[in-house]
Amino acid sequence: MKNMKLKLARVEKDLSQEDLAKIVGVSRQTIGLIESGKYNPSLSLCINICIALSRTLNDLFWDAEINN
Amino acid sequence: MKNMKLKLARVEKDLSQEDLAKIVGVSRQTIGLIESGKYNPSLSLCINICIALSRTLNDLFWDAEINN
DNA sequence: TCAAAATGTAATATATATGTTGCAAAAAGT
DNA sequence: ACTTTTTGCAACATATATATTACATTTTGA
Repeated sequence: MKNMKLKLARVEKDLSQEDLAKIVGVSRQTIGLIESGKYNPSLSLCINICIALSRTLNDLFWDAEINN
Repeated sequence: MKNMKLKLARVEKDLSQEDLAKIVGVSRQTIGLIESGKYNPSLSLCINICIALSRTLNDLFWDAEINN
């Protein structure tokens, strides 16, 4: 399933996928695939994305409705 | 760095590494390596561990002091 | 409209998470 | 002390996250 929270947080910061990719040190494709829900990213990448977007893991990668 | 929060949450539930591994569907070694900080687990595995231990991603895998 | 930027997608290559097996060491229970 | 359970660790195999390159499509701005 797509990660809309990530996409929204990125757009709120006015960053393109490529901008965010450079900040966190991965390729643009990796960001795109995470947003479209086709990748299962590593924890450290999730954390780096959260820091770049000033969010927490729960904000971007935890779905309370699904998980509880 | 070791993940003490994970280890404590597991012990609080009275689960061995092997117990938790079976619940989340990975090997015992994988759980041990995550607890000892030698692995960078996938997001989906982190989520499965959280569900098994009744915690959230922030509870077990987010360090506010380091990340903020 | 047109051009530029942003995003989607695909093929191939590489790094690393994870599995499997086995054995040693440590911890816990009796 | 002894046994059992738990944990650590190592070597090798496999699956998959991620990189790279390239091109197509969509979106945005002038």
